[in-house]
Amino acid sequence: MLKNSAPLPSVRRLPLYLTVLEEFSREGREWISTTDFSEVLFLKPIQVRKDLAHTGIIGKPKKGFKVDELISTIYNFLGWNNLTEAFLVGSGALGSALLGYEGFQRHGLNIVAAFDVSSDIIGKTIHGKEILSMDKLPDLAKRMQVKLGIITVPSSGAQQAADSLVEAGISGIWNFSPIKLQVPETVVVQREDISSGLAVLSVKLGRFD
Amino acid sequence: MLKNSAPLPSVRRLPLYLTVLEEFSREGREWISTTDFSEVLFLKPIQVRKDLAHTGIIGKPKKGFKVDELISTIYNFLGWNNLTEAFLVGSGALGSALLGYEGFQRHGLNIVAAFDVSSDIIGKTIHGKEILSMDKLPDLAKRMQVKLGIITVPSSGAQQAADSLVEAGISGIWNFSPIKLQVPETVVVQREDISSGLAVLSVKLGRFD
DNA sequence: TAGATTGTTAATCGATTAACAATC
DNA sequence: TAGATTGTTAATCGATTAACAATC
Repeated sequence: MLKNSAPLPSVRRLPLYLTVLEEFSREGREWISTTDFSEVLFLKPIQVRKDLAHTGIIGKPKKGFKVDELISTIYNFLGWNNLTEAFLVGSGALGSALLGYEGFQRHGLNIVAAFDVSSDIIGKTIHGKEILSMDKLPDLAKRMQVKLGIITVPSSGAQQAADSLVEAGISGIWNFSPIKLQVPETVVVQREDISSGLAVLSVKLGRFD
Repeated sequence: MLKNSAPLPSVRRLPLYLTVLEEFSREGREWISTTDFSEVLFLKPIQVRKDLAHTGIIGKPKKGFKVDELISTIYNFLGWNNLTEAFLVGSGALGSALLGYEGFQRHGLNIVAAFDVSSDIIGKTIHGKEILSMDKLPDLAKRMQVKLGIITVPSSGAQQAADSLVEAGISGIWNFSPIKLQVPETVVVQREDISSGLAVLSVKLGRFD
């Protein structure tokens, strides 16, 4: 069952606050106020205040929030303080890019193995990780207790990739293919759709005269 | 000035409808109804109807919409029927992935040149495109009348990349770095934030008991 | 014809914004 | 103290959903 928590638009803004907080932290500043955030991010202070309130942090009137405390509260809220191990399925251009992104470690994500169906790629090493055959997925998932799958295969193979992951007992899927996956309702799916973003950009560009 | 158009959440769903439409088209089906969409995408028919209405398409009671007509109406609405030329700044892992993504052509996007600051990469060819030095950007942008820039550099270099693009007369930026760019208000920026998606996924996963 | 589906107007829901007392 | 900023309650806004007459 789904508990209710912060509104998802608020959740989406939290990583943005983290980038500002880390900047403040590097500069050695102890306090940050919602007006500080709003100036950098062009948001209204009240929105920042509401968003932060969802994490449970308590501020101090006149001062704001303790930078380090707020950082750890947000990390905690997102569960990014302990690593989640993930499998990546589809080691083409996008998959390779994700394999090479070091930022995931800081965001609680550790890609422990990568898979592909193409014999051209299987056995090769990308960003220090060997690409394995899909046959190895079920056993390895159960053995390593991996709970998260990342799908970066072309649309035509996405459903099949999802089926394999579900079959292997995964409980969440990060789906980078532009299709809607059919999965049991116990499995959480987050679709990351670059074409949605491009659509918004296109409309915004077309809207100017 | 910004005209008002469809709500952005609706715009974000349009590419999803396109994937269903292209499937129907391949199968040679002439008509599609909002109930057809809703079954595949797990959306309510009324929402699909509202979304499609924003594109100006007119349906037929009892039948639905003509598949081919709807496809071209959506393409037209998004401006994806004619190509926009773009520059890509930052040719690391993510930049390379975008350079190699053939799907952009169908979405009206043509990456005509790629740039980087690192002398290790400049001169190399990635997915058939030579990586150029940033010095070449302003002249080339003006000469080619390029209006769109894609930023795939690490956060630390993102603002500088944006400044170069703005200086070169670009009118839109697709920003893949996790920071808020400071640009004149005549420039449209669309931020594509993978960590927002990861935050949502993390919260959804954490919300189950 | 009967009934599935459209387009449109109204109701609901949820997120954003405003207002303001409490506080350091 | 005075005033900036918090936390909370209420008002507004915009998107989603419902209702229903029109239509093929």
